[in-house]
Amino acid sequence: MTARRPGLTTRRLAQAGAELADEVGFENVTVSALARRFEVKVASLYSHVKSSQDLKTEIALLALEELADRGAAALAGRAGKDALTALANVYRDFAREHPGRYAAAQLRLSPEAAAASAGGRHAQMTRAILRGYDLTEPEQTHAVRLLGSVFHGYVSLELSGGFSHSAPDSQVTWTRILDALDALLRNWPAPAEPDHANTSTNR
Amino acid sequence: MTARRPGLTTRRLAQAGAELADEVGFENVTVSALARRFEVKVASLYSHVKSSQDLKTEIALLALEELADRGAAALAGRAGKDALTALANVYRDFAREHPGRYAAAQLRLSPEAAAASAGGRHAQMTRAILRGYDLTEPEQTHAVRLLGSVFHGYVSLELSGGFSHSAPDSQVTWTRILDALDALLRNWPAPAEPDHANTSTNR
DNA sequence: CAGCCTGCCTAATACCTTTAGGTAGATGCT
DNA sequence: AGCATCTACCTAAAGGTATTAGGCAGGCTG
Repeated sequence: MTARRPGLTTRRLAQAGAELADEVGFENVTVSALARRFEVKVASLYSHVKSSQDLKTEIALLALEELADRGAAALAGRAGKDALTALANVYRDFAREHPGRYAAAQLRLSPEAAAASAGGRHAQMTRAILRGYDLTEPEQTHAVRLLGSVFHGYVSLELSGGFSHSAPDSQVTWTRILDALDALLRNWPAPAEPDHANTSTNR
Repeated sequence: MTARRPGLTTRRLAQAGAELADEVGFENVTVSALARRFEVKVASLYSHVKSSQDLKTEIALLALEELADRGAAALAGRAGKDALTALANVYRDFAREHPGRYAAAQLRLSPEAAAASAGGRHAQMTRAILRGYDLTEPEQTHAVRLLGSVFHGYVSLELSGGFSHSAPDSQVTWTRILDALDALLRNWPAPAEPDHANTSTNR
């Protein structure tokens, strides 16, 4: 009696999990909390996800895809600094609107999961931006990694409150950083000649 | 009988917690595991830490301090690109040697804890690097934030395996990124004239 | 319309967190 | 020394999450 079947599916759980993450933080997403949200007993979820870890992975994959979709949309029809700014803002805005999802997207994935994820699309999008600049292969990859680092690093620090209560507004810094990156990409330094023994990392 | 008192203290717990974090990952640091490590009952730890959260905060503060100490040591007697490279390597090496501690250092601290943390020293060190370049105030802060973002972003992505199995070696990219940052700082773009309505963030 | 299959449930185990209330050995006071 | 106290760890208990095993009912199939 009263047998209302909520119609759970893995995807539905991941979506609800993503919402939950935005509300209470990704680290507080729990199988139990999700079950409560669906008004269902905890054990029921285990037909759809293998484990708590699996649920988190599922949420991460969803977030990565959503983020990639937004990036693709923002990049359409843009090039050069315009494209750079657009993609950068996609990451920042996404993180601010959906902190839980953003945190999920940082989850360390297993190699298999990573391969199946939208991670590749992200790299491709960043690479696409560089078409507006004049970099060739080894350097292009370095630039892709630099952009990824700045986007992720800035957004991440901003989200942890790093820049919240200090002098220049975070928005201003963001704009200036994008200016600086644009300038840097237009004026990318030439690699040093094969000089061994360089910038060392101890150990 | 056999009443060997392990001599627990908050600091000792934080240190052991930091080691544990490096071994099993910061997210798996648990009051129980720590108690096992000291061969002591779980409840005993609660005389020294208020809660599991408190323990994590304690570990984070320790990690931040350790990292700041290393930074200060590396920066001594260096300037310009030399200083930039040295500090950058401190972060990267620390993260690679002590992933758990590094993760701990990213813990979102309460405003009070943050104020009491070594966070300020980190900002000061980055600012010190900029003495070797020619930037004045509003721009200097932007640059500090950019450097922070790159250091954290790169190290973080590298640690999550982002660059592990792709073409150019991560070390090479790191070197090139430091070259690029040095070039950028020596050639920092002038701010645009007061032109309202700029690089917008939706919403 | 009988049977099967799917989808959610009950039950049980195990671990982690946190609080309350001891207890024994070390410390200190006279 | 003798006694009180205090400290540092312990026992006990309650509550939450994760995970697995097995059950049952209602809708789909033939």
